[in-house]
Amino acid sequence: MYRISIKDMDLEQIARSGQCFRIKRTEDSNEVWSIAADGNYVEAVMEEDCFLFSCGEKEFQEIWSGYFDLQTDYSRYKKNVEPEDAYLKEAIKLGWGVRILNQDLWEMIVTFLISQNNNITRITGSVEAMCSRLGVKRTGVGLSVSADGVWREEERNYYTFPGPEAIACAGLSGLSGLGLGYRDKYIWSIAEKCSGETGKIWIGDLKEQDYEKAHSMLTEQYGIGKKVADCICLFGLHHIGAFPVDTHVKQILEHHYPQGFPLKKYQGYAGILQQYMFYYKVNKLALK
DNA sequence: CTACAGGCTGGTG
DNA sequence: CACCAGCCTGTA
Repeated sequence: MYRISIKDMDLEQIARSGQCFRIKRTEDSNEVWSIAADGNYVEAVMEEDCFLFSCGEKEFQEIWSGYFDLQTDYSRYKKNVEPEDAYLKEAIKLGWGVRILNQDLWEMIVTFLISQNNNITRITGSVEAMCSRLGVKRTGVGLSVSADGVWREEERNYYTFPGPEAIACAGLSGLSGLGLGYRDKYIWSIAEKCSGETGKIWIGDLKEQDYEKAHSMLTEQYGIGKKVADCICLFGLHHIGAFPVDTHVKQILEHHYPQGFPLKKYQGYAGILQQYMFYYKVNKLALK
């Protein structure tokens, strides 16, 4: 186990921010969060701004520190918000603990293909179903509390996110029943594209490109349009200048920024502000 | 019953 | 070019 103090981070807010569909509360304790990412698994509990992780310090530094984007100081972005921008200030006040995770690129491509014309509940269900059907079952370490109130490590089973080959081999028939709907053919198509040595090269190449080039490489793919490409750039490639405009953000821009959102002022990191706005719009009614 | 959910494709004017 | 019907499917 490893205990660490982290500023500007709240797991519930991140889980509700729509960027990640594999962070959820565990079944046995609503204090414990389970986090599956890129073949790894960890559990965590929050105690104020202190976090207890089920992994050791070494694994935390090697895997999870980067995953949670801990090298980035989010207070710097918050401070740069225009003082007269009431909407963004409110959004940050509610979603102060939202960060942009560094998630696996392949996982983000598939996840955001699923996300189109869809809702968070169904996306989560599809991702879970896909992992348990096509992923690899592994045993990780979780957290449980003993009778004397002390946290202990405990074995936990989880499923990895299926790689391109697993999905390509499954075929369209192997994807049915996952609630993907018409998106199944998009996912199968990109799985074929990313399989094997040439697929690995394409993915590797994508990671090397800047935002503009990566975006165009993505929109060339069947089923990936402008919005999904922006989400993949932001969440899978950490191009934080990407600014995905979905139906929610579109409404925010219409209602609160009739003169246009000041993208120029926030050039290079507008995606982070988009995340605060999205979180606020989707969660303000439920949480207030 | 309809409307809608973090859109995209393919066809039409 | 811009526009938009249709699409899988569960939930309100």
